[in-house]
Amino acid sequence: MPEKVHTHFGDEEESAPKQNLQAVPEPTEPQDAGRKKKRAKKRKRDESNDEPQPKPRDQELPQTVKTLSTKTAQKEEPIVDIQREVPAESEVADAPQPQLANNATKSRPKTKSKPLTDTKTNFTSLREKATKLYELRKKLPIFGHADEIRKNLRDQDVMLLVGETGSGKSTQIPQFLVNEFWCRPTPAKIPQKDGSSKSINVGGCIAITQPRRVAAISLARRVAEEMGTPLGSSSPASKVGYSVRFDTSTSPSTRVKFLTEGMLLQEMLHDPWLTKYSAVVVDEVHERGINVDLVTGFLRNLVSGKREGRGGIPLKVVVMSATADMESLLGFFQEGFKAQPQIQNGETNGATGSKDSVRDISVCHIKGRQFPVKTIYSPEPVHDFVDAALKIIFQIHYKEPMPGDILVFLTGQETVEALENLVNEYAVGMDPSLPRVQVLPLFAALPQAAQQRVFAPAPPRTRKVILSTNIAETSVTVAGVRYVVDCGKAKIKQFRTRLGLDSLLVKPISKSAAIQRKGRAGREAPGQCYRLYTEQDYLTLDETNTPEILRCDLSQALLNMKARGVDDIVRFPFLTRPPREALEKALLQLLNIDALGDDGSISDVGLHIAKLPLTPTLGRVLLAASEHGKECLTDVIDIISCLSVENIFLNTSSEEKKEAAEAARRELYRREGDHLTMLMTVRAYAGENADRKAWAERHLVSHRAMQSVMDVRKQLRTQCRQSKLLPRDDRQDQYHDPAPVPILQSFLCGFATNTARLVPDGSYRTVVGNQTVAIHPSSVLFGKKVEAIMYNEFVFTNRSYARGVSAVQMDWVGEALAGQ
DNA sequence: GAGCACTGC
Repeated sequence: MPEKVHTHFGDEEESAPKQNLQAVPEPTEPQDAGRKKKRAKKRKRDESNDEPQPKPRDQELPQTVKTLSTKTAQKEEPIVDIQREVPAESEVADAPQPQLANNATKSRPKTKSKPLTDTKTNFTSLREKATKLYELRKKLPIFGHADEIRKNLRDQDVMLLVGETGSGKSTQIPQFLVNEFWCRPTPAKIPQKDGSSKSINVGGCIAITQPRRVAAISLARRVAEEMGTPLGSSSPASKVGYSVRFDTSTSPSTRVKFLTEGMLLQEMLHDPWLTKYSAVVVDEVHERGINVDLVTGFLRNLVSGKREGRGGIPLKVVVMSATADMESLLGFFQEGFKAQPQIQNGETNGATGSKDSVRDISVCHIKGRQFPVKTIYSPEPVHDFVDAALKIIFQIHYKEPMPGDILVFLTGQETVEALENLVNEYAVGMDPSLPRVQVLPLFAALPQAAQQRVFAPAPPRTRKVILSTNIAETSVTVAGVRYVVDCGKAKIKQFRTRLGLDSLLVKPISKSAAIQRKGRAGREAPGQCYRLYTEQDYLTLDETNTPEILRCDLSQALLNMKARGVDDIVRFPFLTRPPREALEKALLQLLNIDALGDDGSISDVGLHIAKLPLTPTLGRVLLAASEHGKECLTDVIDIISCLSVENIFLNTSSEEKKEAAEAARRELYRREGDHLTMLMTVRAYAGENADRKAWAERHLVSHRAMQSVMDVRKQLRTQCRQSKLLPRDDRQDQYHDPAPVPILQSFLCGFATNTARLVPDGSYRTVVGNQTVAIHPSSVLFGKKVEAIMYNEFVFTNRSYARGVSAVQMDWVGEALAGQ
């Protein structure tokens, strides 16, 4: 065996499995060399970031190994696997859950969740099921805290809750609270603008927000079962429902409602005081998506103000997180209370308790249920984490007993596929007396069927090796994993305000992400986590992930705030305040598209755009298209639907397939560029009535993405009909020839600053800023030279790329820029 | 010559 496989990360007390490792065959030289060169070239990009790279290590590492004391992983939670099933926190090994498996449905509206029983809801069997589940609920770590939690919220309006993995918080908290006296609908008089007052019922329902759709739906399903009630719209008596985009399932009697953060924000646009709710539970705050920052900001204003829009009736707020970083949240809400004058007696209609304690905030820690996971660091910095992972994978496989699958965290599709090939090559010559390995790639762009393979049990005497991107960190849980290999890096998207450019770069992960990854090894049994970096490196990692609000374009968030009546953005209570420059840039962008008036207040155009489920620029394009008539608008809706969805065009590694698909796709290509090509694709897909899936496969188009496109298209058309931009009569599409000029000019209304012109040296330079930009290879205009281009996205990966590109005329660009 | 992960009346 060549020296390079000697790397050993094992425990001191265990002898190095050298002999075994030496049995691992090295692939033949030429192949290996060629492949390595290619890979090295490819990976160079990943590593050529602003981050300092660890020095190349020597060929052989010392066999000393540092082993961190076995700490349990602290983080994480809802954890729903791709099969869209049960949240892991409620899973109990011996739980009988026959129905859950059968009821696994996708979150698409077409496959709406079936009633839990036959057409006639069988309440007796629901109750019996719930009674059984109650025995399991009693064993959850949070169950003993029920009284404490109830008492906290009787006395106080805000509670912060740290719940480790498997504590049961997401499913149990709503059930603890739903029968509290303050959770009943309460009559209240709401003062109106004209001085009169209106009597309504305030409260009665609990909202629980989730960052992801699948989590919202599967938690709702689980809680409905535990409460012995039908789910959502399946029965008017249903007490538990959910609401996510394209799929809302509630009933008139819904008391517990799981929804995505985005959905709650949308509800707040129509009902800023959340009058339907007695409590809002914000779950998974540690993930810190931008929506959760907006939600907490709005909620802080709501709980610390005078609640005039709720007739003085308090709103209870529970903020739940898996990390212990509760101090900043505590400070955040306390600051809100401090800034407000003390509430006088009598103004708090429902709440009892002393005046002073009403404003206190309780903090509650719940232990999780996790097995210990041993951390094993690399003794020296790792230069090539793909090679290092390869060695560790086989070291584990040779040394550790079955069962116990291996989950490897990598940065992206490229590294996943590179390692997949390597492991397969090495596995070919493995000692036949050893268990086999089954390599399973996992990344978001992988077709659904291939993703599902990860969840299938391995064949007998086979160890699964799952090579995954970040998708397995939060969104997907794979059962059976006892070994985690963590490369310590992830691709992170960062919006650079000054350049108006999104960068997708490989960066070191945070400590909390490292803990999260490690925790994946301890869900079913004690596990091990091999970190492909030194303990020293670990200690220098940031504590937490950079909140999205510091990494993204803020225009949509600001428009939402303006639409909610937040006039002074600077005084908005941000959990993390974005830099002034980023706020100004977003305001400027909103001004440019006429969403704001010169005084910074929201315009009619802005109000309209804010209600669309689109970025402000795409919303502006839609409005612009409506001025060119109905045909232009429907065409632009088709294109916008594609742009607001993941990439609809697939790629394949197989050359023959590629050529066949290229040929099939050719009929869709339009020389005007990607926008018109998308239009032709949507038309062809929508016009395919026989077998859309087969059509998609033939054209190497993502069926999954196209289903989302059709969902968005339907939603946008409905909204346009409601706002009278489209006529009500819903005639079947009479396809006209598309008119590229008005379509592209509509796009320029939103994207005038996303334009570049051809310069004499044959490259493109941005019209604003004069930066070099290349047409992305995925574009139909790749390699083409046109007078000027307009693009949907400006992304930096290994260089600056324009994506979603169409040819435009310079004088159109001039007009569009002048119009701003 | 290239595709981290989420999400929206």
